[in-house]
Amino acid sequence: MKRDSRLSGVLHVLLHMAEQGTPMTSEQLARAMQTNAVVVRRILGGLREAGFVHSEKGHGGGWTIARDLAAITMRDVYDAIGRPRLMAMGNRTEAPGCLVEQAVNAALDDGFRDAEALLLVRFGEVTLAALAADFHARLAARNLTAQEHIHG
Amino acid sequence: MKRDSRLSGVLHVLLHMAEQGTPMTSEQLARAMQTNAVVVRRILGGLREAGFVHSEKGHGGGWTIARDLAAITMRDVYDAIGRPRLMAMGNRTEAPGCLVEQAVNAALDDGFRDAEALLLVRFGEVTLAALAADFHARLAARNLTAQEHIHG
DNA sequence: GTTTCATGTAACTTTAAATAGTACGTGAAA
DNA sequence: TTTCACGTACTATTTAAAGTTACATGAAAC
Repeated sequence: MKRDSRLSGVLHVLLHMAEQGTPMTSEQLARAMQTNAVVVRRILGGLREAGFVHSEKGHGGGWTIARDLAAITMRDVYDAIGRPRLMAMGNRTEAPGCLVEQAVNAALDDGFRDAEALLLVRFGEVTLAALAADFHARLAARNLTAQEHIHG
Repeated sequence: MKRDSRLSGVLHVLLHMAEQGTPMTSEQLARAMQTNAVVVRRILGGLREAGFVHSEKGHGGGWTIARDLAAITMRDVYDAIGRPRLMAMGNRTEAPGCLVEQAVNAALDDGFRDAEALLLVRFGEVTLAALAADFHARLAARNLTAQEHIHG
């Protein structure tokens, strides 16, 4: 399967949206994410339902952040896009009759469960405000302003 | 992409191999794994190079365990099959010019790194002997012997 | 020695899951 | 009433694992 980059992509466009202030269209966000506008709408749909972003149709419409960046964590965003699978590996058979396979699956699942739990805790510790702050630190390190940072 | 079940599959056949004692052919192992003999050979090839299993051609040939089960961990097996990707998610762009995306990637990568490290530690704590013991405990719980446990 | 069995491997096809794209409907502003 | 922008159903493409075919190699049986 393809690698899932929805979380990476949506966090990226959320921060751009926050920097912008004014509504951004799916087309603009798609350019930043180097993808299609429909993909953007699809992913942001979940965030809208969760109340993190707002969308307007028609002239001057587009997407805006609907909540303080400090009140949104990466975990919230992960949940909002539908909690996609985290682990690339799985069991060959989910409910095996073979007792050998049951023993193997149990051991693997233990590890996967712990790793997923840790990952979600980590995600819950990072707010979008923290990401924005990191972005501004990176700008400062290069003696740039947000205006000068054209998307590439 | 399809979900990666190589680790699950190879652990399964390794334990069957150990239970058997005598060499098992790729065909036999493939039946247990419900897959193709070539797939089995492909995966076991890595284990052979790592010295965990031995293979013989010709009459009476097949695969045997080449080391004490207590001396092989799930981590060893994971390494031997080529350390496949553990996380299902990745960054949209690996080396982005966009500083926003750099900030996002850095945060995500932190989490992924920690989760992968934990998973590998867990894998390193489980030996094949422990898995075999768990299998026998499951047999005992059902009042069966290994002989009676026909593969299903 | 030649037949049979089994691994070793390259090349190709199929499949599952994410991503990309097309088409068209809806509602708001110009 | 035209244009813009989201909403969404449907289809196509892409990626990596899994499956398959074909054939070479080497060992044991006869």
